[in-house]
Amino acid sequence: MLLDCSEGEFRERLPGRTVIEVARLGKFLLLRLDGPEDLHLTIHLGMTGQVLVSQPEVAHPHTRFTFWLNGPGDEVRRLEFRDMRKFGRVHLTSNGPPSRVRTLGPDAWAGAWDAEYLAERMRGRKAPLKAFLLDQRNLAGIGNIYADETLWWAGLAPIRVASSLSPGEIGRLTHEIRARLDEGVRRLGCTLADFVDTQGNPGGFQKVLQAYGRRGEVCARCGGTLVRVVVAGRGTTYCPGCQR
DNA sequence: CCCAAGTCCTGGTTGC
DNA sequence: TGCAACCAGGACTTGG
Repeated sequence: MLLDCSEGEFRERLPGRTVIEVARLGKFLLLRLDGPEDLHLTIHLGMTGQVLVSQPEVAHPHTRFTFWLNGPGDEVRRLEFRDMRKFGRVHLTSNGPPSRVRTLGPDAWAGAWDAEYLAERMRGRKAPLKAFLLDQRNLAGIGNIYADETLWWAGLAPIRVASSLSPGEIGRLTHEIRARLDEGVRRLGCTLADFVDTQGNPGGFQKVLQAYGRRGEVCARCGGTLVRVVVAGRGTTYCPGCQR
């Protein structure tokens, strides 16, 4: 289901609204609208979603939603949501963002969290470290690619039990979570197949991947061979030689 | 047939 | 035994 309320409700409530705030928490894009109901338009790109502006008006087969925006003058801009695989979501809610946003932990990249916070969240957790990183209730914004990359750089095995990390290891993890996301942002995203920014440009993070998608290749740190396993139901690539 | 960047839901297990 | 917390795995979807 693309929308969390009827199309009629969108058509009825959106026209004439002004976007008064644009924010992001984890993988969610939050647009706050004016008016008394505290309306929020919330977008999640899923796996293959794209948000594009100023595109030509030709229909694209994967366009799921089109917003028409009035600029300051007579200019009209088009905000288009495309999603090949339909895992993306568009929510329109009153009284704040949808509940799924309220359960998110602090933003992994921009949030005010530290190693102490991670240690507290890890206490007693028997889930593998990889699952801990992907759980958006702990930190919001880490997906499969950044989880594998973070663990490679931190030298930690994805199958480690979350509660087994030493303070030193948690410190390394804390640093690498921020460092990898930072590099991803600096390189404007990771384009394996679909990702583009709002102007249609691909990112460059895929050029510096050390672990993700490199099964069978040589580990740049220890010369071992990267292996693929399934952890928490997700394909996971790591180096058994130097990720402990 | 296998694999893929996302989250949600269900049902089983564990431990207090 | 009761219950909650926790965790694994499936469902969803289309394409390479």
